[in-house]
Amino acid sequence: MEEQGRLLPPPGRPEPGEPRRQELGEILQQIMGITEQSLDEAQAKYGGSRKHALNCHRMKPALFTVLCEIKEKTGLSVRSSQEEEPVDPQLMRLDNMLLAEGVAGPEKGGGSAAAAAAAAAASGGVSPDNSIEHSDYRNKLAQIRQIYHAELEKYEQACNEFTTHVMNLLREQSRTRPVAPREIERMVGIIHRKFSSIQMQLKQSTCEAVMILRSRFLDARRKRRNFSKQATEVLNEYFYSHLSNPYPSEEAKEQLAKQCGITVSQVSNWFGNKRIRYKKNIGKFQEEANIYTVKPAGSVTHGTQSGGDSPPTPSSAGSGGSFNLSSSSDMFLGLPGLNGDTYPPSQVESLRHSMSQGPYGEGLAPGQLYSPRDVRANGGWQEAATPSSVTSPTEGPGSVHSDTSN
DNA sequence: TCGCATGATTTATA
DNA sequence: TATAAATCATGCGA
Repeated sequence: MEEQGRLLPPPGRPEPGEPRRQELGEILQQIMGITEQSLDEAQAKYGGSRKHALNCHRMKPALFTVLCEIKEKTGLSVRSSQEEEPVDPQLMRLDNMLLAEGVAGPEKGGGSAAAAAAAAAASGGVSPDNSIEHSDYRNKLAQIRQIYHAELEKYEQACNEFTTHVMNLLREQSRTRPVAPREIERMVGIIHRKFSSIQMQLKQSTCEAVMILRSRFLDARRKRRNFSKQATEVLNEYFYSHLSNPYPSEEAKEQLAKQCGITVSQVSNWFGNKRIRYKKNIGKFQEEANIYTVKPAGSVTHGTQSGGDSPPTPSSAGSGGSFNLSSSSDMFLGLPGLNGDTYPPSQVESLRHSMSQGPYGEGLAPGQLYSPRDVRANGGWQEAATPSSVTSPTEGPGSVHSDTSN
C-alpha cells in the first residue's frame, strides 16, 4: 500500500482538480471503506511484513471461504443497488446542444454552420460584413471547442487512470477477501458515474459560454446593420407606390422580405418605422417620395406592376417569385419626369391616386385594403400623413426631421 | 467626435 | 395581434 499517494489525481490539474480529489476520496471510501487516513494509519501500524504474515496465516483459507459465503448472500443487495440508471435527460440536452452548436461532434460543418446561422440571423441575411462576423463567431466558438475538448480529454484520462488504479487495488485486495468480477464492474461503474457528473459540469459551463457567445451575436440591437441599398429601394418603392395605404399584407411582406433578403418581421419593422417617420415629417420625405414615385420601372424591381395601390398577389408575381413593385417599361407614357424620364401610367395613376386620397380623398376602393386592420389604420394614416401631392411638396426641403428620440 | 439616420425593441391601444 | 408611438442602440458621414 505504499502507492497510497497515487490514489490522488495527477498534480497540476486545472481548477476542478480539488473537487475531483475530494470526489475520488469519496469513491474510495464508498467502495472499500478506505480513507487516506485509515490507509496511512494501517500502513504505519502494521507495515508490509504484517500484511505478509496475514496472507500466510493458517486460518486464511477458512476465513476466505466464510467471506465468500457472506459475499454471496449480500451480493443481491449490492446488485440491486446498482441497477442501470436511465440516461440523464439534462445530460442529453447538453449533449444535443453541444452537438448542434458544433462544439461536440465533428468539427467540420457543425461550428461553421452554427456560425453561419447565427451570423445570418444577426444580420437579417444580407449583411455586407457577414463574413467578418462569421469568422469572429467561428473563432470564438473554436476556442470554446478547443478548451472543451482539452478538458474532456483530461477528465477521461484521469478517469482511466483512476479506474486502473482502483482495479489494481481490488486485485490486491482479492488476495485477502473475495472480490467478484461483478463487484469490480460495479465499482468501475461508480467511478464512471462520478466522472460523468464532473463532465456534466464541464458541459454545462461550455453550454453557458456558447449561449453567451450566441446572445452577443444574435443581439440584433447590438449588431444592427443597415439594409442594403437595394433592399431599401425595394421597400421605399413599395411604400411610396402605396402611399395612400402603406400597409402591406402578409403575402406582400413575405414577398418583400424575400426580395430584400430580410425577414418578414424586419419588413414590418421597416414599414412601422417608415410610416411613423414619414407622418412626422412629410416635408423631409417629399424628395424621397418624388424619387420613388417617379423612378423608371426596372431600376430596382423586376416583373410587372399590377397597379400602384393594388395589392400584390403571389399568383401575379414574376417567375422568380419576385414582388412586383414598379411598372414595366411598356407602360411608360410620354409624361416627362423631373430628370427627363417618362413615367409609367400605373405610377401616374398611383400618383393621381395618392393625390385624390388622403384627408380629401374619396376613400379606398375595396381592392386597396390589404388586411382587415388596414381599414382602421388606413383612416388614421390618411388623415395624418398622406400629402395632397407627393410631387408638390407642401414643405420646403429645409424642414427638419425630428424623431423625438433623436 | 458629433449629429443624424435607421433598424430593433418596448409599451399602449384597439 | 397588428399598429402607433416612444425609445434605444448602433451605423455612418462630415
